Amino acid sequence: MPELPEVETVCRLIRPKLVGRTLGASRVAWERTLGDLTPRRFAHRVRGARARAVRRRGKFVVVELERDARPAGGLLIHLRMTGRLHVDPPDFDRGPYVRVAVDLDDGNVLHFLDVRKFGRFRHVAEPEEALGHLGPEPLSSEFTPERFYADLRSRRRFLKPLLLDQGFVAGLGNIYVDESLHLARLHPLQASDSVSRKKAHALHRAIRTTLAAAIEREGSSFDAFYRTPEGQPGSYQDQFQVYGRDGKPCLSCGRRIAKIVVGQRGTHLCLRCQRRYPTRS
DNA sequence: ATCCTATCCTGGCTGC
DNA sequence: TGCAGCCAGGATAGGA
Repeated sequence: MPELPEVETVCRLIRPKLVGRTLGASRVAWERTLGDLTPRRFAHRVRGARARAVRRRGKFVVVELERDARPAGGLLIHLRMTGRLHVDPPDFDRGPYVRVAVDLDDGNVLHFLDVRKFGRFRHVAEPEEALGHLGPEPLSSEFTPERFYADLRSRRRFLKPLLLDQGFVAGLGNIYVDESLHLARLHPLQASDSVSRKKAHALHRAIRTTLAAAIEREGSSFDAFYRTPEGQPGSYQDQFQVYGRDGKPCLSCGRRIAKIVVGQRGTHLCLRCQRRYPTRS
């Protein structure tokens, strides 16, 4: 499922094909993909607007639009689990899962695909406002070890559900939370307000290291779903330490990786490397 | 404040 | 082989 590294990869690859383009007619095969707007209102807002920037915020692809050099809102695209973006040549057949298609002034077509229909392709008048609920970007300079430590201590929640909360940190999902917790040697059920400064700093470092390494490998692909806009799979799945490795030996200590459920999410961890602490026996 | 559950969806898997 | 049933999973809403 696309998380920060996958969405970052998508942004990087579609940016050169989208920036500077003027949008034309659109076709909508699944209306709920648009959120609140009807296809008619969506088409009206988008047609004739020019893409001035493509960026990522959390797990959103943000396409900033303008008309006559004045801001014209933006596209907020969320891939959820199975969404994909492609810029295709004219008349290219992307198959049965195309939910939204938007013509570009160079003849190409922006396609949004989504097998499970959870993804969203919305136009909003005020992107900043619509993204205001998101927490800090984990790879930005505002995400400091000390701020992270203070934020952890200010809540009383299990680490895993807290890290999945987009209002706490933006962009982490099930895979990279499991990987980061393992790298930091922390248990997903550790209470956030019980984490020491040292451990908080280790987790901060683990999150950044994991995300940066995954971006370098263009994200993770382990099923038929995530592909880059070029159609290529990512390769970070080859680096997984715990995700999807239940029953296999921990690459650090050899113990079998366990799979438990935390907050209704499949959760992978090494019960030897990731102890809850303070440990009582 | 935090937790839990249901909802949205479909392809793919399991088990009979 | 065919088919029913279950599962994954991000975000959000509503209830406890």
